[in-house]
Amino acid sequence: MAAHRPLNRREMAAWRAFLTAHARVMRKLEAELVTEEGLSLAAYELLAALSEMPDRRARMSELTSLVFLTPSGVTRLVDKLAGDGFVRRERCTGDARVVYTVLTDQGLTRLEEAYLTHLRGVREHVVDRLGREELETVTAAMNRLAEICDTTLEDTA
Amino acid sequence: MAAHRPLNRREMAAWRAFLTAHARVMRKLEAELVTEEGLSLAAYELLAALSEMPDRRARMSELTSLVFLTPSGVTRLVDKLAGDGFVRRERCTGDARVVYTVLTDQGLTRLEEAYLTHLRGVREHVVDRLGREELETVTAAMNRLAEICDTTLEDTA
DNA sequence: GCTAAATGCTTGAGGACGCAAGTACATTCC
DNA sequence: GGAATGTACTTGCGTCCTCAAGCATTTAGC
Repeated sequence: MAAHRPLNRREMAAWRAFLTAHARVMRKLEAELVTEEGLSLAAYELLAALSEMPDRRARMSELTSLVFLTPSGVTRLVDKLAGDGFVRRERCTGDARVVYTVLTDQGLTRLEEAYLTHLRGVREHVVDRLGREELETVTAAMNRLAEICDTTLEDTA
Repeated sequence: MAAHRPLNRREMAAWRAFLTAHARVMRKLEAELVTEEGLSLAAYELLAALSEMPDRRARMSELTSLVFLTPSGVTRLVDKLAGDGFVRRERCTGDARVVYTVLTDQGLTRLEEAYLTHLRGVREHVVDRLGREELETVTAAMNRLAEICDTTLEDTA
């Protein structure tokens, strides 16, 4: 299945559409969230991830897989959010290497304020633009891309 | 159509899948291109865009819409690529404000070398993972997202 | 034709992020 | 039980990118 065959028109269109859609949607959502709520998308995602964890807490390594950052990125983002009082670090009693990040009440409030803005953005720019069938197909396709890149990463890394 | 209704499971799955797929695919492609060819994805995209323009040249403002960067990002990327000799600036005789960026022979060679790596990556991690039907549906969906965010941008900006 | 506004690009300043190296702790294996 | 290895996070450094402001040039309005 000649892996070197150039992309045909259809394939090229799909690839470009994927890139363009992501770039535009993310820029828009980020801009809205920053101007209306003073929160970056990454910060929002991190707070949201914490809010759904038991005890509103998670280890750094857990956050790494939920937010789309490397470990060092998570460390710095948590630094920043801790400085804002939205999050607090706690050492793990069992294993002194691990650090828990806990969502503070202030952080939860902040998240709740930002939630509506973000929800509206995601609905308006993404979810509500897709029909039921499309939603299913896109989800299946995207999940396949994510899975495969995941396993391939292990090979290379 | 209550814009404030929380995302249901299906909608949330689609949104997360989109984010995850993009993050993983891009990281993988970028890593492959950088380690195997010493070229960032942005640099590749810019060279590729130029190679398809008449006379292998384009104005900065044209590049801005093709690559996914702001004007200042394009200026800096072109600076870098010009330093590497892959690209050359030329002033426009008609309008002294505009600057053309021209792909040099060296740049074309570099692009041709990187092409196979990039093509293989896009096939392996994206295009060849999707069936014909999926490809069509995804393209349609992504184009709709891109269009809409485009028009909405004008409203806000 | 001269000022005012618009256009096209660049620059300065600052922030975000990744990689690779570093630190601290835990576990494994003689 | 002590060295070697592994794990969890952090830090130093460099890169890239954006926003806002700045130039230079062109176009519009009068």
